[in-house]
Amino acid sequence: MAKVTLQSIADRVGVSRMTVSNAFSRPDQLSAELREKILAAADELGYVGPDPAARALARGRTGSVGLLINGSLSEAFEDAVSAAFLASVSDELAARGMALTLLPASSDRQFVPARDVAVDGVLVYICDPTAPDIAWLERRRMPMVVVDHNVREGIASVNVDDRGGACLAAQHLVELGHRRVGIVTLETDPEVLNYPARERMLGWHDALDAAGVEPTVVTTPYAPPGAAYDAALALLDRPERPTGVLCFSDAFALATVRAAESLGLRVPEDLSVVGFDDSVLAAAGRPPLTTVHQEVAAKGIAAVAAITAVLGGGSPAPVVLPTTLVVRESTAPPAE
Amino acid sequence: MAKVTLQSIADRVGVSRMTVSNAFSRPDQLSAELREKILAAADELGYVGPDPAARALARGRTGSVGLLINGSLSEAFEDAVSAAFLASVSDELAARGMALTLLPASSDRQFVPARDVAVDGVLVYICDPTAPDIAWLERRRMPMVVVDHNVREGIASVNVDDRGGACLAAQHLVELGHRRVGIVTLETDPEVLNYPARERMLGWHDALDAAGVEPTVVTTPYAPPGAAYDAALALLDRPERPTGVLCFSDAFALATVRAAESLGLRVPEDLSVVGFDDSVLAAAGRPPLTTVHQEVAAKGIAAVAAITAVLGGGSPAPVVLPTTLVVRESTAPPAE
DNA sequence: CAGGCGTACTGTACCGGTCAAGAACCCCTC
DNA sequence: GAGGGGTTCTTGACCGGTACAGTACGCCTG
Repeated sequence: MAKVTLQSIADRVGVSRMTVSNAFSRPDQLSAELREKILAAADELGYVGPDPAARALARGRTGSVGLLINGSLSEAFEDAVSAAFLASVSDELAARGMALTLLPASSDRQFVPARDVAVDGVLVYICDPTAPDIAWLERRRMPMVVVDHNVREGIASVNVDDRGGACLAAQHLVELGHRRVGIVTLETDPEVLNYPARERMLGWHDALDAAGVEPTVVTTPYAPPGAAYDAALALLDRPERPTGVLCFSDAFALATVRAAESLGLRVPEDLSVVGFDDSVLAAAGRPPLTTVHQEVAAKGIAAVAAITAVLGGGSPAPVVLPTTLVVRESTAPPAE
Repeated sequence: MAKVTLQSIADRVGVSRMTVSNAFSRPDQLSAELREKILAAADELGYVGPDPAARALARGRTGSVGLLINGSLSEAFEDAVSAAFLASVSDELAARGMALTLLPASSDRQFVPARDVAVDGVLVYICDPTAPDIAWLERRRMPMVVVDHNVREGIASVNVDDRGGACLAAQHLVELGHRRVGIVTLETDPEVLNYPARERMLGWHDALDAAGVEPTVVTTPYAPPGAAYDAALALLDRPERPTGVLCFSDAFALATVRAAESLGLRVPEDLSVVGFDDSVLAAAGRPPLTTVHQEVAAKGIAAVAAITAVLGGGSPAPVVLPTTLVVRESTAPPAE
């Protein structure tokens, strides 16, 4: 059975190919009865609908948006916050009639998703800003929106008020009376800058500096799963240990809680711990974490709105979503 | 600046368009020096590489694989197990030079991802087998592989030994001496059949029937987050409560543990709870869960291998991955 | 030195649609 | 009854590549 195309239907019905195309794509361009007839013939021939690839070429758009993430996707999916973001993005895109294509950062030279995959626009999510993939996107003049990422002139962006939120978290510890404060965060390698990590660090310092508190900082690269635990252990397993710890994420915070427990410290009696993100982990953890809430779903929706605007030729203003402090049971005044 | 195509480069260098195409796609078809010259000219003109959409049409394949999931994507991403599966799939695809496109089940009639998005093949993941989207895929004669899904003649499949694993779990409770056993699982609506739910139910019964134990079953539709908790509460908050509970997933098991705690029951002293999946939740939970381990990453890799085989014209044999029981601290002999 | 063969490049025909402009026709209006 | 304006359908070009069957030519072989 030969492939069914617009032409075969046109021949069958005795109209032009264009009319058949219109029957599918622009119903208002032909009479209702002819359209019925065409659709019936199409159905009979087993036609499925206009071929997406051909349509993409002819129309100049594919109907799907890419999402560029660096590192293996596993990390992104296994992190509750980015998973929630992806979910929000994909739901919102679906609602607007677009699909989501995941573009892993290129590993070899052969296949570079950012260069070789057909998409209409791209969301750049917490990517190493120096990644070659971003350069490819720019060469393609690909419409893009950066999310949780350095803001650059002329590129639409969606961010969260990381700095403000971190400041609230640090202020909270200060107000509880903590003076010896530790920080467990991501490495802020100036080369491979993680934007949220930098912003949060700035925010913590905003509040701590104002209070004259000099924090002890331990960092870890994100990759190894137990890394945050080890870092926290190193921070806590010393004589002059902090009484309060600010963490990069809820996952980091829970690792810190576990590290504290392994040293026989109780949270929050002996140690206060503050997370970030207010992911599902935070409320479900033991103890429930005091953390900085961000609207991940809203971030996804905003990102889709922004890329839609860019695709429509606009240049939407940068979006910065608010953060709020959620006080639960992992913080208390220091013991002494 | 006009768009740069193969033709403009061909004109510039003074060769045919086909030769330029070969320079990019089949380097062995022309001399090295001419290729160099062409690539240099392309670079100079700001050419990015063959247009993915055009290439997809001409070659008849797009280089990306779709993944069909029902319900909003949010559920999939927020569930640790499916998130890990997605991660594994996308990593493995990337390694083979393909991208992953997410195809949400269609909500309206206008836009049906399974019909309208260009992909080479599709992984069907825990979908309602009656979903219209699957029918669309079949009409398109789309190469497909079903995962965690009813096996059908002639369609490649990747599954986990849900039944065997569930049997092990039930056997474990029986061997510990439990005779009053509860089950907290998904609704097994015969219409919208969740394949793993049905298989696991069969597996539990395999062991319980053999031991002459008649379980008390409570079910919940997946959607509402607290549903499993409520169901577990209903199961436990009665005089003749079970001493052991078999759960559909680790998430269900943790909900059951929380429900038990809210009734003042200790796990495992007063109640044994067995999960399923051995997701990150299981080991991290309090108490660490006895559960049935499945190799989610292997499942993703197997799924990609299968779809690759199907795309290559083969019809790979059904894959069934093993499950094993992992005994942790949420199970013990019954109190009496 | 004719015949055969491998290499390097070209020509033409698609792939399966959509766009934009035009033609045929009908209804109305002045 | 000529002219204006709407529908409805058709025509031809084009989207930007790739497949495949040549053609031209140098070199080896007998």
